[in-house]
Amino acid sequence: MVKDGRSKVTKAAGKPAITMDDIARLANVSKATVSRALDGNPLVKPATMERINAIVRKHGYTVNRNAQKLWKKRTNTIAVVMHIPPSSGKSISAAFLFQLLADVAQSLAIRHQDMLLCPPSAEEPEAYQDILASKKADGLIFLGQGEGSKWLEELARSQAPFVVWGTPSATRTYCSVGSDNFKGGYLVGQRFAQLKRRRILFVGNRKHVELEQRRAGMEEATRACQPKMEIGDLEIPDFSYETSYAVFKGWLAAKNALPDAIFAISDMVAVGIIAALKEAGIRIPEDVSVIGYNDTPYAAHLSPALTTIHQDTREAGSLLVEKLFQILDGARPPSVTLPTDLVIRES
Amino acid sequence: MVKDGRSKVTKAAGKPAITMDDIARLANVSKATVSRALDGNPLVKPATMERINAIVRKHGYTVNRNAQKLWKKRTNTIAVVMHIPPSSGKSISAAFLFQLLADVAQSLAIRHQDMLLCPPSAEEPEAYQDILASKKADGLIFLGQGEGSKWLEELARSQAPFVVWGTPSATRTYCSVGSDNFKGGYLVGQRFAQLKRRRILFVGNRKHVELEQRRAGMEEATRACQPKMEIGDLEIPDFSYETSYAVFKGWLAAKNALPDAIFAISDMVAVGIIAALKEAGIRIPEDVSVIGYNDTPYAAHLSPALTTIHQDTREAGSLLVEKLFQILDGARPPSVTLPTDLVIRES
DNA sequence: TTGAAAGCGCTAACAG
DNA sequence: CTGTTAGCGCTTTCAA
Repeated sequence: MVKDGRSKVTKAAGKPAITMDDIARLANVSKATVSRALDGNPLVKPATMERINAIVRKHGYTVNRNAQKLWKKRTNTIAVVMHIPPSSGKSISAAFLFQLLADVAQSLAIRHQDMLLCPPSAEEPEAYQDILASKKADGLIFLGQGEGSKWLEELARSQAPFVVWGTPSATRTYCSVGSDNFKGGYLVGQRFAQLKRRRILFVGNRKHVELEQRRAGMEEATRACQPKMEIGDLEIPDFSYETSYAVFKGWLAAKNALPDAIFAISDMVAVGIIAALKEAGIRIPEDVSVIGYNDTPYAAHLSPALTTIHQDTREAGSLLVEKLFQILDGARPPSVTLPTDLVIRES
Repeated sequence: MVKDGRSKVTKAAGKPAITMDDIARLANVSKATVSRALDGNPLVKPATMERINAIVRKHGYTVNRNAQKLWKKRTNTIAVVMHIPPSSGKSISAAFLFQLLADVAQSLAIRHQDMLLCPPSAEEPEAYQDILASKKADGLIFLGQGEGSKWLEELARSQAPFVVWGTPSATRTYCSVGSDNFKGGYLVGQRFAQLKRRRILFVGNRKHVELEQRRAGMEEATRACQPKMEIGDLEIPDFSYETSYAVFKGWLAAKNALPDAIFAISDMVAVGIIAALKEAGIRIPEDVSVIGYNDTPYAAHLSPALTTIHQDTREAGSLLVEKLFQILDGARPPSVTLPTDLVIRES
């Protein structure tokens, strides 16, 4: 049985918790003075301050943040909205997103901000407006939202302070920090041209804006370098190893024209494809080159070591946080696009 | 320049935010009635309730959680303490921990609990007591704390409601949920015995309790099955690919007795070792079998596919949350040890 | 340099 | 069924 934490919870019992009033009484001063002392307010006489601090330490007292937040109307908390895929039978690697989360966490910690990690709600702005309206957090950071765009625009119109991880575009009115998907794709196309490849297969899902951008970049590069290249598409419903492997294997069985270059939208997808390729006796990279995306920790250590596109999550995390605070300070910072790099390895 | 979010932030400006009083006025009832209505209190006349709800929806009103928490002394928030390794030059895979985090998040979401993700502080209980005392969260979940033990014991003594991911032991007074490291190691030892291996190398760090348990399990199994086996140890300072590779390579160069079985404390470590092994022309698994730990998403898709130990994070996450709520309800639930499984693949 | 007082927005007795 | 009232624990004018 699942119990709802909200049900029947009245004033929680617990020991009566020491308050600022108690400290004040013990120090023979008023609450106001204690408050000032804790704030490091220089108006407080050093001796008094010392006495108060001693008592505070002795009793392990800490201000009740809820009372503080209530009054200050500031929570010093940022909500990070991200879908953390729970265990499933499939091999999906959320390594990239987690890396981004880690780097965002790091930047928030530096600013002494608490981080509320929230799963995404339905694709409508209300849920997020509620997080702000209910004062759970001062601002929002969206990671990996597949870029619904429409509801984000609506959220932006409501003046909600937020930033999103995703490629900026001229039509977007909110601030986003993203890596250059077009360039990522371009580098891939260029590499394929260099390798004199002729028939490329793009494996992914063109409905995701970001992914379509990568494909566009690749197409552009091929057009520039090697106009004769053909580009085919293979759509996969999810980005797990299992699905990629199965779908690609099916495609291999059906189609005859084997590509000599494959651009997979994630490293795990690339690994699935490589497995199917190997199984069919096709050599990598002799017969077909494969390039992945994200530079997952394992990518370098697979065999063949995966050629892939790297994004700087460290910088991304730091910028996301920085921009959000600029917004909270009333500014309207521009979006940024971070560079992407091709990491050439064996595949 | 890093700005401290705490500095100089007085009452934040912002539009005056709609309060329950406003709703009450608009609905021509008292605040109390609005409060009851929002609570779904059946005492409220349906018509009144409907009217209130309409107004609430129209204005996108949500209760101020801080005011609510202040009064209820319950935050409906759980702090998850976990070290999220930020980007570094090294390939470390935090995949296992993230999976656990994901599954904990899932279980918390089901209970409508908010999740505060906190980096670990220094190894002392005060920081965590403060999280509770300041009413940022009702309870704590520790993930991957390397098991300092001493300060956790101290925290337990202070009656703090928390649970930890880690192997339970009779000497621990707090509640923990862990997987059976001893069994994990035992399965490895058994497997090596089955394969008629004679010289095992344990690569890891025996100072971590959990890792020592794995090693003990392995030793026990070998003693039972194959008393003549030798067990050697190789300590590595961190569990990155780079370090494992380098340290193992050095060891290989120095030592002469090549083991015929290696037990690595994580999949990434196993991968580093395998790379060094391959480089030295040693065949896997013919010359030496390698077994990893954690069953990372990529493990199945490496070549050779990694034989490893699997832990059920789904169940772990759910139990951690369940136990914590039992504790919050005043119970003293026993610790649990979850089974571990050997996933035999190619290595 | 300190204290008194007035709330921040909400909840829950207790009366009606 | 609904309103009145008294806070939850803290911050900050305003006065002293």
